[in-house]
Amino acid sequence: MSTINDVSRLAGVSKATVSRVLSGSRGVKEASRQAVLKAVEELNYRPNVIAQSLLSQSTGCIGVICAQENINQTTGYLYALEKHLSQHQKHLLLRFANTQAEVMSALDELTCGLCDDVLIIGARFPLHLPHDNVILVDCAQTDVPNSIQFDHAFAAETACNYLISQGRRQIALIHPDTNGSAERVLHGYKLALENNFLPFNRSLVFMDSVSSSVALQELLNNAATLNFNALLVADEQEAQRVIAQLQAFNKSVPGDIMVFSLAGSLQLPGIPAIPAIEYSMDAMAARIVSWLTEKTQRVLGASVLRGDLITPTIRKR
Amino acid sequence: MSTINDVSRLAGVSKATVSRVLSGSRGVKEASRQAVLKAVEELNYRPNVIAQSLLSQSTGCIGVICAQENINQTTGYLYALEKHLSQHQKHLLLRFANTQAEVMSALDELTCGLCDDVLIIGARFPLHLPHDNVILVDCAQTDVPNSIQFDHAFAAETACNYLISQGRRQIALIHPDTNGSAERVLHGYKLALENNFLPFNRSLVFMDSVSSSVALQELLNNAATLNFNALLVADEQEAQRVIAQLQAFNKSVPGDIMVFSLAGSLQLPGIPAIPAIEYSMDAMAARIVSWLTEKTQRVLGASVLRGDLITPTIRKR
DNA sequence: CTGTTAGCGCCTTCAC
DNA sequence: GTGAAGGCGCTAACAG
Repeated sequence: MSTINDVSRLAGVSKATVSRVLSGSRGVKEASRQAVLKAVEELNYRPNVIAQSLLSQSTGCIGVICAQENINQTTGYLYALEKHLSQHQKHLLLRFANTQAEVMSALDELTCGLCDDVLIIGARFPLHLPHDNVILVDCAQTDVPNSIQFDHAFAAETACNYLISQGRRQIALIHPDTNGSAERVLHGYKLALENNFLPFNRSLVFMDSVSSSVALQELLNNAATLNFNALLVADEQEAQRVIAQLQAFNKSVPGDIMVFSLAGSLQLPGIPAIPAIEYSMDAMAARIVSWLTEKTQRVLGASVLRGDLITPTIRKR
Repeated sequence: MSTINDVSRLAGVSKATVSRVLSGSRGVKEASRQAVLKAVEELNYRPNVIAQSLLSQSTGCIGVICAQENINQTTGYLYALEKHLSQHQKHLLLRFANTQAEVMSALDELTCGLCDDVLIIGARFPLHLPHDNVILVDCAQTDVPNSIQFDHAFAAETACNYLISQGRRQIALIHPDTNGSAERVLHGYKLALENNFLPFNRSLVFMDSVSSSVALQELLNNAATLNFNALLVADEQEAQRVIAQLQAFNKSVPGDIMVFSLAGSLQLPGIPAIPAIEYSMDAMAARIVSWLTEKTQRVLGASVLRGDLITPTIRKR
């Protein structure tokens, strides 16, 4: 790869002039400008970004540490993030990490000058963060200067209101507390019931069961007395599992039981479309990138992102 | 962030000694070694990798440009790649690109000193590659020094042999030519039929239909005369679509028709498990990383990766 | 064993 | 307008 020295030599000017032409390029005689451009072309010269980084003390690289359990969900994050980042001349450096130790070591490796900032996505464990240029997205920890959380209470409330509007007043809820979000979900659930003057039935709620399939089993075993006709689950994966289980018991979806996913909808052939809350990855990415570019106006507490209600009739796009 | 100068000053030694302690650390008096280590600890000093990169002319960054149509497939690639790369102290810089122009511009941005090498994954269009440190994975173009292709002929042959062994002798094939791989698939298909002394029936093969759902429709319309009892499709997504379509026509899977995916198996609740060819992302990543680390022994033509036969009885793990 | 020097490629003063 | 010099943080070669 040719350097600025090669160009300056070939063009018969000094390095400074070459630099001037390629950056601000104001106050350079047209003749030497042309000479530089010609030499650049000839040598196929492109400034070394590493040398520029050393000088500017910033690389334009954003580290993204994915700590999510459900790997398939990361694709959405990554695609949206990369799209927004590259629009701002920033690069996305990807790491996967499954444990706290892995996250910390990844963080160490990325913050030695390589990355200007780091995002941690979906960590379900507490993190001790010495750095101030770390942003947490959908993580269990919320008491951090920069973090984005999904508004789980709002999602649950919206879900219940929708289900009730569809004539479903016996709403079961299965939501293992992977995230620390269960409490918020329950809050939204109760709030919606209250606002609709519906009683809260403890036996319809399963938040700490080891397996959600066992929870559904319990619901089905007591179906006669419980008489539930809607089921709130944590995400699309759960929804799919649950639908299969319901169908195995000859319960039709949504005829007998309407299944609602609190995160991500289900749009697969051969599986009934279900209502769901969907979080716009695009909105999230936009917010993050704006934090990254305008460092000043970061939030102090957690920033909250609300999801959209998607119903089988209101199809996406 | 503190620099090597801060450390040398605090430790009362020269920069060189600090550097020596932190790298080779041989031939340093124990006393000064301790002093350096103490200063490093105190200042929480870590060498700036960018400065090191400038000197060594390598960043340890590998650019990965994903040009796949099916975004969901990329997760597998990325996870396996990142795992292997980070084991070798290499970083994965991610870009998505949908068109030839986007790939080229991404390539430009990454090869200005930022990335040591670049991988392009799943590009379905021809690429003009001036760089010699670019590796193509599962791309349409094969006439490039470094590329990995999946052995589609082998996959189709294996698939047919398996289906025949299961008593399915009327094997339909739906495989739109997205990849330039259709020809190879057909070759493997024919080969297996030949070796099993079965006739080749042209009307069972659909490789250029606009929509594969139309192709299946044709097959179903002529089911009475064609009498097909197995169906080869390109990937798991297709398989899922096709299964739904078959079930809508009251064809049972695999009872009436055994569906086989030529790339990626289907392991979802509520959907019948099907036989498939699966490519080990891990094996692929390992091969790529070995190319990256031992630059000498690169292949000249395309390197070919064969997939594993996964059947519903031989479950993964 | 250790300090000094030079230079990786670039940009930014500061003189001319 | 333009060139020379200095320095970003680090390591390697060369002296001591």
